[in-house]
Amino acid sequence: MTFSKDTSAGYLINDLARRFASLLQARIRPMGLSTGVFPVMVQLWEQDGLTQAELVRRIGVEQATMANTLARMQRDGLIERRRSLADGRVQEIRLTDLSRKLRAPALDAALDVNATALSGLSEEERDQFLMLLVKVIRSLDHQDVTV
Amino acid sequence: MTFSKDTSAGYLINDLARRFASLLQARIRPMGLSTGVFPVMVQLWEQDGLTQAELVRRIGVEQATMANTLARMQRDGLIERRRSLADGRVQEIRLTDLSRKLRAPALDAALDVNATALSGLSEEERDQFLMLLVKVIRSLDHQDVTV
DNA sequence: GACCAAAGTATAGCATGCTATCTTTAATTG
DNA sequence: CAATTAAAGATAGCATGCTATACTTTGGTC
Repeated sequence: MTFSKDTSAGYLINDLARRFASLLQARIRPMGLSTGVFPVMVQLWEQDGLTQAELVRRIGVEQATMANTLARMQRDGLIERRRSLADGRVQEIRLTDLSRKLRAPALDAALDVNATALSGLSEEERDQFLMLLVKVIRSLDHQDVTV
Repeated sequence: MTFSKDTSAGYLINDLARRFASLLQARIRPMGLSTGVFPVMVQLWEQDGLTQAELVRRIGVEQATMANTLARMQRDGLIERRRSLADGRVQEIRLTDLSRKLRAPALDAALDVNATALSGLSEEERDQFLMLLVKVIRSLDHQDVTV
C-alpha cells in the first residue's frame, strides 16, 4: 500500500473541510458571523446561558480555543458573559439581541451550504456519506487516544 | 429540514478533519514535521525542485499560505530555495538531506493514521467512503464558486 | 526604449486551532 | 481549619489558513 493523496482519507477530509469552511464563511460573513463562532452559536441558540466549560464539552474544542473564540464573540457583540454568583469561577454565556436574530438566516445558510456541497450525490449516497462520517467519528471517540 | 450537528455534513467533516490532523500531528511531530508541511513534502518527495507557484497549484492552498509554510520549512531545515537564473521571479524549492530521509517514516505514519481512523469500517465501507469523498470534492471543483 | 500588464513572491493582519502554563476559586482531606 | 487538589478561565506562543495589498521581474506594446 503506497501513499497517494487521492486515496488518503486524511488528505481528502482536510481538503473537503477547507472547502466547506470557505463556502460557509462566504455565506455567514455578511451577517457578522464566522466559522469558528458558528458551533458556539448553534449550542447557545439551543440553550442560552451555558458555561464556557459546558460549551467546551459539547463542541469538543480545547478550552483555550473556546476562551479565545468567546473573547472575539464578546468583542463583536454576539455574547455577554456574567460571572455566576453561586460559583465565582464560572461564567454564563448569553446571546445578545443581535445574535438571537441571526438564528434563522444563519441556520438556513448552513443547510444551504450542505445541500449545495452534496448536490452531486444521490439521496442514497448522501445518507451513506453522513452515516459513514458519524461512524468514523464515533469509532475515534471510543478508541484510546493514546494508542 | 432543521439543522442538527449530527446530520450536518459540514459540521461532521470539520470535526473529523481536526481529529485526523491531531492523530497525524502526534505521529510526525517527533520527526520534526507538522500537518501543514506534510502536503508540501509529499509533492517534493515525488518531484523535487518544484516552484512555489507549482506547489500552490498542486496543493490548492492560497499563495500566501504557501509562502508562509515554505518560510517555516526553510527555517526548520526542511527545504532550500534557489532563485532561478532563467527567471528572476521564480524560486526552486529543494529538499534537504534531512527531509529526504523522512520520506519512508512519514508516509508510513500517514498510512497508519488512515488505517487506524478507518478501522471501524468494513473494507467495502472504506472504499465507499473514499469514493464519496472524492466525488464531493470533484463536484465542488466543477461548481462555479460564485454560485 | 518607456510603459504596462501579468506572473511570482512577500508581507500585514486576522481567525481558528493547539499546547503549555498561570491564576483564581471551590472542594477535599488530613 | 490548614493544606492540597481540582475545576474554571485566561494568557502566551505558535501553526495553519485566509484576504488584501505591495513588491519585483518579465514580456509584450506603443
